[in-house]
Amino acid sequence: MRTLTRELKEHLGQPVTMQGWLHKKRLLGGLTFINVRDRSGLAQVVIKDKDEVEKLRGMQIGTVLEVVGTPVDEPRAPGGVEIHDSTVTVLVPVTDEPPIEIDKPLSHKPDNLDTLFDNRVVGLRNLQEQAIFRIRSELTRYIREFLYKNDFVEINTPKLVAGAAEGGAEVFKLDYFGQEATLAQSPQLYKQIMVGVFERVFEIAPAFRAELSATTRHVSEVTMLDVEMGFIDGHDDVLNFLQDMVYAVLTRLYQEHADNLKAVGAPELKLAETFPRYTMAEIHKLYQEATGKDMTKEIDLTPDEEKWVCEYAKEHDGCEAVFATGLPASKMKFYHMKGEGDTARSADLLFRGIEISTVPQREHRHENLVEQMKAAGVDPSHPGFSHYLLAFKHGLPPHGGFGFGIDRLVEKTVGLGNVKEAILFPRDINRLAP
RNA sequence: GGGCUCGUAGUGAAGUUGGCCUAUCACGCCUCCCUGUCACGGAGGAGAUCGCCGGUUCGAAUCCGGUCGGGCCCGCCA
Repeated sequence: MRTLTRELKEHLGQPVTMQGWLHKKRLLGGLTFINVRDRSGLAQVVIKDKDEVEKLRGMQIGTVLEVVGTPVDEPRAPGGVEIHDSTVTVLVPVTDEPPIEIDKPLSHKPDNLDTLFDNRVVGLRNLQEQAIFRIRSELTRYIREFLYKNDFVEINTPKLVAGAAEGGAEVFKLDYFGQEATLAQSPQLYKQIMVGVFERVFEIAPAFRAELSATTRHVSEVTMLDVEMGFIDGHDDVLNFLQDMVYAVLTRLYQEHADNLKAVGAPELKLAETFPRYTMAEIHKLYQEATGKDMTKEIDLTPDEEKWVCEYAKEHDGCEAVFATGLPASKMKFYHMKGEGDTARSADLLFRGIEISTVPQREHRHENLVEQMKAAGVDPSHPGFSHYLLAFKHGLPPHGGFGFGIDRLVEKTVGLGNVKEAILFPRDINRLAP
């Protein structure tokens, strides 16, 4: 029977069997301390017997061990418990030293990210790296739980799709049994189709972007949360829903994972229950007043404005999340619904300086949609779109939703400087392995 | 795609107005000492053709040209 490190306190005075990895050795002569790592954390093992210590000679961090010993109360030990009278068995000997440090925080300096990712397979065992991905796992769990509670159905849509897609980003092309296919850059069309089935659907899945972008916020394989909901009562319905989701998920994380957030040096959370909303025109104006730089001719927000408005909202509204509304109609996709005047019913959610979500209302009226497609130069009779239109012909209610970058959410929640650090094995223009 | 910038032991850094460099430090590794460590401590040791190729020079980690590989910003995009 295996006992986990977190269960040791329940077994004081009784011999237990532990299995895990050698995480740290400290030899003090007649007394040796080792840390054993398992899925629940670290345990300190004290070894006095010379023959037992000798078994660990030449064994590097990463060696897989079984330790039989007795947990005892020990205020001097980390966690207040340690293992005495230990017998060690090496299950998998490791004699090569790790290529990157496992027992100390790793450098996340931009210059060193290449080394970090080259040695990712081993480096992820580092406790600080683990904490990032523990947080990531919990964030996606909280999101799922929030969506299930609100009556959503989780779906899976194809990632191999026919040549024509929904436009926007560059796509990866590949050979599909002699036909040209692409990797899906978004489940956009499918999730709208599914509104006709379940009203409320979501998907957490990779999306592929072939942009030749080399920045701290772009990768070619991104994990997207896609949400779509039917029978909405206006665009604000969707904005409010996203706002409530983000608020619920982040406040829960800061409550339940203060320890992991501290381990990675995450910033304090400053969030209001109602996120401030500014139109892009207002942001251009405020930015110009504050910095003197005129961005009013820009259609979208510049990266610097995104950073600036988040700082502004944090000070002015006590909230690190802010909506930028009033996307100019010229940036509109054919499936977006027109808004007031020269705008689309679409907003961006910015958090800690970066866009993490785009929140449009969709055009649900078949005739209008066909017209907008034609205006955008998209052929409604193309097989990539005819199926999509069929769903509208057979009745889709007013609906809206959002695409939400999980990687960016994790990056900013943890306080990292590059979205790749929030991804186990990131893909970018010059990295395809590990 | 454009601009800027970086490349020194397994890891992180110093040295870069040419010569005190036979390349320095820390972590890690090896040997020895150490019974309360928890970034343990102490003594000693191994480990780098300074990304690669060529040039200038009496002399190049350092200057020049090329090349390869990174990074950051912009554009594009989410």
